[in-house]
Amino acid sequence: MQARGQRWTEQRQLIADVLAASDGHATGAELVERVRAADPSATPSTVYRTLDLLEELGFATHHHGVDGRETYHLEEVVAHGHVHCQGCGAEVELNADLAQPILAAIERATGYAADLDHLSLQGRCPSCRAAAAR
Amino acid sequence: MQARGQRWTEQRQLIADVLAASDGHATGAELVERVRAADPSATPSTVYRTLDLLEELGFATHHHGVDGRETYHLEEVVAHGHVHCQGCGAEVELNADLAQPILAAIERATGYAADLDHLSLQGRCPSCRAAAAR
DNA sequence: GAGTCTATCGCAACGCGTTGCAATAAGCCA
DNA sequence: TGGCTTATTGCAACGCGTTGCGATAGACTC
Repeated sequence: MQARGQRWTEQRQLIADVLAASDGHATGAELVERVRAADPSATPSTVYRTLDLLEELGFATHHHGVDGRETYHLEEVVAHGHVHCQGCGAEVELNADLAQPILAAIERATGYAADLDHLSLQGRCPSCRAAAAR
Repeated sequence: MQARGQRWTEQRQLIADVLAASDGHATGAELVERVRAADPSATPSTVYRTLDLLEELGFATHHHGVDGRETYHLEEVVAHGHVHCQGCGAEVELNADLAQPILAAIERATGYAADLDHLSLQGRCPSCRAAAAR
């Protein structure tokens, strides 16, 4: 598997385990903290480099949240986007079915095949819209 | 205008001027650099705080680019989104006309009224898609 | 103009993420 | 097992952006 020059080390195993254990989403800082809890000798640079590697190998993905911070998750998790409410901070996930018409609209408008994993929208949720209308 | 507690200072004028002069987009760091070129006594914290204020007052907006860095622009610029190609790095803008069907699809799928200014998509442009298909 | 209130500024420190470089250790071959 | 190559690690420093705090200075009242 890593017979393409890469080496599999204990630290990488640990980082992959931590990522697997934090099902759903985790920010880079959270992952660093958890990895360091399990192995205090690990450093942030190692964690981030390993996350990049995992992403390169297709085992993980990351996207940027509303505040620009990074969020990582395992690739096994179904690809999905996020919609964040600027009013109340609520965040809903967008699965492939829901997102499909959106992606289709993007392709019609731009010709681009948008990446669902990097789809991170902001707007106002229905209840905040109703509150604003009043 | 700022008779609501706020004060209008030379520095703020300068920062607004710099933002106006950098028509289109500018990252936070770029703006800081330009402001400091005009007034070396200005500090990053002041620049960022002023940008926040300008945004609060509705004169500017910012969104997070592909790499999580911030990009600011004047509100006068027509609201628009961005689509970034993960293959070649090309970036196209999405004006209100093009984006309208996308926003409509988002609303149908989620009930959210998405904010065009914060619409930052990633995907593959037509030519990269064609290259990948080969 | 003097005095008071408080918004703004500069400074210093922090947090997250990235990068360069030297030291370490994994994998490979004999 | 011993020796070699080089991927990986730890460390230190940096860049961008944010925050807290004391000092400054704008605006308002008298």
